Amino acid sequence: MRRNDAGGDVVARIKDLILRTGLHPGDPMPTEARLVEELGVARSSVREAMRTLSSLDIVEVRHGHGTFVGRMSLAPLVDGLLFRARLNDGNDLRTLREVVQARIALDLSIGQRLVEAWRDEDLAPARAEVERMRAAHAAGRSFADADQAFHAAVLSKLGNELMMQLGDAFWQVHTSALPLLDVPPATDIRLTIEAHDAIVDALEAGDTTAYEKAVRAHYSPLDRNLTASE
Amino acid sequence: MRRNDAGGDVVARIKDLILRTGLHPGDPMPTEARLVEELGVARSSVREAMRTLSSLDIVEVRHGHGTFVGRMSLAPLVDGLLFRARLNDGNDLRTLREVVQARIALDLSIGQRLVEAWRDEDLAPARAEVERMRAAHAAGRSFADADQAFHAAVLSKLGNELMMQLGDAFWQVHTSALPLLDVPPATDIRLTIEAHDAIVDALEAGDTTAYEKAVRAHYSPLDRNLTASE
DNA sequence: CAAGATTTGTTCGTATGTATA
DNA sequence: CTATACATACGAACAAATCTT
Repeated sequence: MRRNDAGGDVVARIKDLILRTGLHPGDPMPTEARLVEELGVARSSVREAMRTLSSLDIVEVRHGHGTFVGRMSLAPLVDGLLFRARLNDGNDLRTLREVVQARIALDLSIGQRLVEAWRDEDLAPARAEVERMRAAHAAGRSFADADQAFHAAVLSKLGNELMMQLGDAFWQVHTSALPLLDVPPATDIRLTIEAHDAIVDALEAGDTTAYEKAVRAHYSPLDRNLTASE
Repeated sequence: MRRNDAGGDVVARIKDLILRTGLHPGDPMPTEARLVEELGVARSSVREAMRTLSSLDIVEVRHGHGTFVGRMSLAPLVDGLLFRARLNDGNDLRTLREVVQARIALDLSIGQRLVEAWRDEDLAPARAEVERMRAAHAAGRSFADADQAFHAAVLSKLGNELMMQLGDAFWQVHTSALPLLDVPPATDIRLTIEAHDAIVDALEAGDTTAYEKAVRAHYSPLDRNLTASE
């Protein structure tokens, strides 16, 4: 008797194959045809399994080229949270509020480590991103790119890949969900940009307390708006 | 001209359909046949799209019964992190270490709020889980269930669904990945159980400093082992 | 630039397993 | 037990993208 356990079996077997053959992110996977041979299942089943693995970013599929071991990013988390945020009907900003609170918690929780990690290190890259933000705002353009790069740069010194990806994931959900909802109008942008300056200043001075204060200032306008509409 | 954008299009259209028709978690989705009609694509395409949504826990499929709107849990995050941990070959405990550090950061970051949230609230449920841990350990059984329930109970008062799910997700990765790797032997279990008691004590006393100390004690044996093998 | 080979993407038809009434 | 509705699996054919010769 064949047991095709709801297809989840094929997913597990392909995962095992990746581990067993010692593949790393970026390496080419066997072709669909080869997997059909080796696993003894139909191509449709292999395709559905690959689809699952692809949506988890465990593999990356390139049409007409091939399939490769993925980077296992937190893209699925972003997808799920974004959809959750959109599912909250009308004025229910619960998911967005929770994501922002998570961002705050994350930034505050690493204050100590961050100050130590940046001691005697060059903060010029982070400072440069603040300048990019200022320039973009002055030119009337969006400064989302620079904002994202700034936070990534600050977190990079932690040496914790997961935390960095978490921070970026929350950033993505935050900035993507904000325009989709009936959210209060943006507050004074200059205050936001100055908050970024304050964060760099605090790290440069090695002052944990100042860092926490700057982080709270960075989020305070939005945080107030979100909790107010509770 | 037809646009079959790598099938990701179908996923987006099904997502939109959920939002447009105002479906909520648990509600039944249209059948595959109906989706084939409405979207004008083949059954296989619908199936692959549903497979993607299923692995993201946006829909839930029950064989022979139907598909329903899912609960959008963080299961995909757990899957991805677990695979990342298994992919680190040999003695590389990087992912596990990063997950544990994320747990610590999360627990520490909410100390203040947690103390306030538990003020004048009944901590008996959390205390009961500690007793279940103690009983299970005395009987030589695993106390994983009680441990998981304990941390969930503590976080529940936060009123932040996302943080609670994040904590649980990290817990799952932590406890599932630990046995898979060549990890140092378990330290004295009684100390771990006592750390849980100390957390409840701190919350009962409304003492943030004691809470942080208890959290560090809770993780310190493992944290030391993981960073030592760096 | 052109032709062909390789690989993934889409579709159809059919048969089978599973839960519900 | 039967009938119905539904999801699961398979295989074959053709379309589209990419790379190589």
